Amino acid sequence: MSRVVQPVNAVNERMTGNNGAVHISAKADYGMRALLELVAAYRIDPLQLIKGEAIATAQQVPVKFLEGILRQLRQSGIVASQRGAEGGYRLDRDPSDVTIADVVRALDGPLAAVRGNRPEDVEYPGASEHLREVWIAVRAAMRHVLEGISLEDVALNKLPSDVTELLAEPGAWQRRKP
Amino acid sequence: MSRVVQPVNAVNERMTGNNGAVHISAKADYGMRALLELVAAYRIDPLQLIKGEAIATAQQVPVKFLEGILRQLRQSGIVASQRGAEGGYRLDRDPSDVTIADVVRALDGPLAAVRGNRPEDVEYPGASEHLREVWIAVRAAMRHVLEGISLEDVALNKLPSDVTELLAEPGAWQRRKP
DNA sequence: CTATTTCCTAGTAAGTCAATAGTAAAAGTA
DNA sequence: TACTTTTACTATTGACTTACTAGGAAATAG
Repeated sequence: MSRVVQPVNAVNERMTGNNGAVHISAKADYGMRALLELVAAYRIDPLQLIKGEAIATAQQVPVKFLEGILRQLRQSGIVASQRGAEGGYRLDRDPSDVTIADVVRALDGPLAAVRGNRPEDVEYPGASEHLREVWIAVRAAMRHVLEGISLEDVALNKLPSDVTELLAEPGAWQRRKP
Repeated sequence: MSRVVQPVNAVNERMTGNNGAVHISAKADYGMRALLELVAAYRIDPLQLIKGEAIATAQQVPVKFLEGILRQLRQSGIVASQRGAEGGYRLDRDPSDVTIADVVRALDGPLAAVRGNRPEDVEYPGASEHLREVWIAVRAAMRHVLEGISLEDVALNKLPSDVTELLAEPGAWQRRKP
C-alpha cells in the first residue's frame, strides 16, 4: 500500500488567484526547509549524509520534487551529495555562510524583476520618469533582508537585529485588509 | 500580412525563465505609470479628466489592457471615471494619500505570499520551526518600503529618506551575479 | 551481482499572465 | 431623437510557469 504524501497546507484556503508582488515559491520554501534539516545534521557532524527520503518525510514534502530541488542546490555549490547505498546529502558550506538570498537565487533566479526584466533595465517616459528608482529600492530592501539572514540564523532563531526590529513593528503579524 | 504588436521592452533580453521572489507584474507597472500621468494632470486641475487612449499613448501601453487596469483602480477607490464624450479618468484621492502598496494590492492582491498562502498561515515542523519569521520579516520589509512611498513622492522625485538610503547603498544599481 | 540511492530527462495537468475582441451602457452634441 | 464618443464588462486566447510525477541511467556499498 502506498501513502500519498500531502503537501503541508495544501488543503487550507489559498489566496485568491492573484499572487502579490512577493511570492515565495514551493521550490524556495521546500528548499529552505530541506537545508534547515541539513543544518541540524551538520551541527552534529558536518560530513554526515542525510537521505532525500528522510528529509522529505521530516518536512512532509513530495520526495521526487525535493530531489530536483536538492540537485539544483548541489549545482549551486550549497549542498554536496553522494550516490549509492549509504549515500545522501549534506551541506557543502558552513551554515553561517549561506544566506537566504543564496538559496532563493539558486532555486528561483534573480531576486527581483519588473515585467520579466531587471529593474535597472526598464525605462520610463515622461511622467513616470522616476519609477525605476522605486523598483530599485524594492530590490535593495529585499536584498538587505535576504542577504542579511544566514541558515544558521534561522536554525538558531537568532535573526539580525534590524530584522527583529521589522518583526516587532505593530501589525507585522497581521494581514492588512480583512 | 499582419504585423504583430510588440509590447514595450519585449525585445530586450528577458530574464531566464525563472521569475525571482519579487515580481512587479505588467499590471502593477502599467498601473503605476497611468497613475503618474493622472498625478501630473491632477496638479494642474484635480478634476481634469484624461482619456484612456491619451494615457496609453503617453506611456506606450496597450490601450485595452490599460482599460482593465484603470477599472480595477476605480473599483479600489483610487481613480474616478466618467463615460461618454468628454469622459475620462482622474485621481479620486490626493496623490500624497495613495501609496505604492495601495496600487500593488489593488492590482495584484496581497503583497506577499508563501506557496500561495499568507505568510502567517504556513506552519513548519521540526528543524524549520522558525522559517515563518523570515517570511513575515520579508513582508514587513516590503510593506515598509511600499507603504512609505506615495504617488506624490514619485512624481516629485522626493522619496523618503530611508528609501534614498537604500538607493545609496553600494551596488544597489548593479545586479549581483554576472 | 544486488540493493540502494542520487542523477537526469521528459512529460503533464492546472493555472496564470498579458493581452485582444466584441458588445453594452452612459454621456455629451446636433 | 439620432449619433458619436468614451468607459464598463465579459469572454477568449496563446504562451508560459508551476508543481509536480514517471521511468530509467549511473554510481556506490556490501
